[in-house]
Amino acid sequence: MEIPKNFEFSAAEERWYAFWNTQGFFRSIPDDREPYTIVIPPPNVTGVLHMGHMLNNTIQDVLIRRARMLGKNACWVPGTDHASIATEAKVVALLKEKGINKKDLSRDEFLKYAWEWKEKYGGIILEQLKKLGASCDWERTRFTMEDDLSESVVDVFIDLFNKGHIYRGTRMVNWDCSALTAVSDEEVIMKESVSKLYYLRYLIEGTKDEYVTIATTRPETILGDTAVCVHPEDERYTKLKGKKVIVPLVNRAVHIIYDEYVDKEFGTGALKVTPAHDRNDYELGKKHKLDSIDIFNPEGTISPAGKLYVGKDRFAVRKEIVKDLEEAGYLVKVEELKNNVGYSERTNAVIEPRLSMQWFVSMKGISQPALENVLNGEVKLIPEKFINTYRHWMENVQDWCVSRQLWWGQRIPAWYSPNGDFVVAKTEVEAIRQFEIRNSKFEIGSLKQDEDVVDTWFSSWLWPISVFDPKVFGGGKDYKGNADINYYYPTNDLVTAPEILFFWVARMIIAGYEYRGAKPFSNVYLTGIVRDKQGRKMSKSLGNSPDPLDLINQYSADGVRVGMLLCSPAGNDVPFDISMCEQGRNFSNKIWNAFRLVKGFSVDNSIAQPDSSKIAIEWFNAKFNEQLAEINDLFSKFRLSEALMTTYKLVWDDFCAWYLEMIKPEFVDGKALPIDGKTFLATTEFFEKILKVLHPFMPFITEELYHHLADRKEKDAIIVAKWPVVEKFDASFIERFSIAIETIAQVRNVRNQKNIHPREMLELMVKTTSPDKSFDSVIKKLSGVSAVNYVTDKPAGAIGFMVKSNEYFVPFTSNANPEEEKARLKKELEYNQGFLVSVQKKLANEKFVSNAKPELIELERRKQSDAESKIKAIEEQLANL
RNA sequence: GGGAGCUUAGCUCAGCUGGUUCAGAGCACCUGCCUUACAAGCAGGGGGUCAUAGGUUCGAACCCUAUAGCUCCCA
Repeated sequence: MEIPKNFEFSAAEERWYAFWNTQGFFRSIPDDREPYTIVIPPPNVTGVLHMGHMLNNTIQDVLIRRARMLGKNACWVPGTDHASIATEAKVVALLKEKGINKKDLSRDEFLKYAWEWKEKYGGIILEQLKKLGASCDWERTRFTMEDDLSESVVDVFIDLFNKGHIYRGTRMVNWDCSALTAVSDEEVIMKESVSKLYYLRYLIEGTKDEYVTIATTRPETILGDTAVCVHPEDERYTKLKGKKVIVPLVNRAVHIIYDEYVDKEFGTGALKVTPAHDRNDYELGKKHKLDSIDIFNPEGTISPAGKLYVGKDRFAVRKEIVKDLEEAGYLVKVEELKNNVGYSERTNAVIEPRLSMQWFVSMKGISQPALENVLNGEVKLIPEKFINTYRHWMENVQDWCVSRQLWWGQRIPAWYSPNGDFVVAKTEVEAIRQFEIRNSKFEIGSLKQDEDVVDTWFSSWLWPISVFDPKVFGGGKDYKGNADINYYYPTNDLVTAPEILFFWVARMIIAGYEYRGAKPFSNVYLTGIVRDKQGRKMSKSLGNSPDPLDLINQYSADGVRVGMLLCSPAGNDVPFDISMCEQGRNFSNKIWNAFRLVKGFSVDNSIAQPDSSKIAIEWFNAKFNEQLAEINDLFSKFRLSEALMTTYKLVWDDFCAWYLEMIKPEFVDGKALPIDGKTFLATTEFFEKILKVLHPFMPFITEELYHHLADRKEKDAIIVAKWPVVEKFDASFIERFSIAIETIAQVRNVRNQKNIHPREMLELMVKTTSPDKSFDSVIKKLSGVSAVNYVTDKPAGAIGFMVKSNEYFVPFTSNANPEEEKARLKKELEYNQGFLVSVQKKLANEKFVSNAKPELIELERRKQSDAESKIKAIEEQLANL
């Protein structure tokens, strides 16, 4: 059978993925093995695969595949979340195209459309993950709005309310004027922008031309001003005590108040106070008992309370009011100012601080174990640098606004009586019962349920529990949980982006301790952000992201996986470059061709094993075990890119470039000689081991070659093969062999320098006090040397080099240049002399000899004697020239 | 404004408790090879005042201080 020159990956990827799936290799059910569990960070149900997902899920798949091979019961739970704001926005937009306005629909009608949309488009991303090779247990796929998951969310809301951790109140919240909902602090993205700072003068009441000048970036909010505030120690304003100023245009007289909050240096030191539309002003308003005038409608237009510009958009009004203020003579000057403006994470609308009645989770009361157990290492963050950030957030944790003015999501289980009293209950019947306890009687249908839904994160913070057993939350004290939760929880590793450390990770840890009394996972591996070459985050709106599926088509899933991982140490951003996928594909090709070589061997069991092959086998066996130990260690530290690089070098350099070259039978008369049976067997065994170590990184090609390498029984697949065990090996063999490697490199170097063709045989002479002939056969084979001769005197007219304290000579036939040779030797001599001096200095230093460790001094002594003999040898060579 | 972190080869990064396993890897680059596994390859090679300036030490990429630049988090 002719094996193609390149690996035809597309067909193979499809074939093997289907094979794994139908064989049930992804499936996990509890048994007596040790579990290894990952829950996927559920991607947004509206989402399509982007580079961030690729990185994230590649890492998860590497971890889960290796765990599976280590004999653990590996379970990777996939799923999606319902993404309230994003999905609702998408559905609203789609309806709009059809000419349907959300306002004209009932809640139920809208939800029907939303579910239709979800059934049609939701889950595309999970199909895309399969192309990457993700070995999720698809039978466990969950969605955060499934009935029982939704029920668990409601149970948790009720439970936290009953424990006093949830309250309803009027607060200044982040209002998204586009989605018409409150959003949490974490959903606001602060962006530095260049704004304008307007200086406006307010007439002092009772005067004709005395003014106080204030500075503001939001002139439109003067419509809601209810005070002007200055610092009590600001001499410029002390004389104004008790006075009032007139707010321009609206002509409202407001008090001048004094508070140390004001920064004397900023602007004019006088601050206008708009308690309804600024967080700090709100606090000032509370403290000084100021009126609060809400001048905005939910859409961000001016409300009737603003009196002027009613119905116009806030940004249009800003332009207009500046013009009007200027014409009326109130505008003093305009400066540019760099400040931070908050934008909605989902809609990118400028966030409007707005007073409104919302539901909050009081975080202080439930977050303590989550902080402690990260600080004490029970839950590890990788890399550790995130612990600081985490601690800072946890110690200053703000209450979590969990209500959203949307329909797509779990509806808040609060029931209101006609007079506005409320109870929190799962059903109206239950609510009526609760009202009864309070001596209020209501009929079915007379109570109104809260219109709002809870924040999506309020459902996804339960994810590591609810995917296994959603009944945990409402099951009561005696409910111990089902078999799944008791087996899989706590999960092992979570792989996610640092951006959602607070949104999600911290809250999952909180929920884990609150509802299971145990951590949700042991390790949190935080990946970086995938950026383009210019360092910009890859995003759809910038159009700077390659389509991941195109990449897979072009470079193979294995190639893309390798490309992504090679440059992504934990927590570091990934500056993505297509050339990395190319490197991955090339690696894949290398492995493929190594296989072609081995497959092409003709085996003859009757011939003797050459000495060079015997050495090669012993060496590679040692090398493999040494590197496998290293790879295991790197995995344990989550240093995946280094584990991959170590594997890469083991395969490419050690196996292909050295081992295969050593055992490759020679060609005679244009025909390859057969290989002996012993060497062939060892080689296929090595190959199989190598494929296993590669498998987590490159699942497809390794499965393909595993089956090419031998006839396999139905259930014998590399995906479930055993991860190789580190066997005892002779480390000193590797050390001794490195002399052979260096000798070969030096001979090749001579060849290169002297332009000697690879096929022209050379002679090698060695002058040494401690001859070791064990590697001569290898040296001969790999450097094109006909004979290695041991000599006592250096031959005339030869090029020399040194490896350790051995001297080597290659007699040259032509092209020799004694001057060049002399110069080279002189350079080497100088280097060694300098080196010797530094060592001698060290040893002459009394403080070094008395302070340094004995083995270190011993090492220095050895270096000294090595250098001395080297110098002697070079000097002799020079004299001979 | 407060806090955390980073700065090592052209690029991306390793470099542990200070001591030749200290200046490393991969890619890129240069030179020579179409050597019957692989040109998506083979062989060899050149690249760094370890951000800057001080200090501690017998000895500093590593510890300390200051400065500059970058990144992130919080307000």
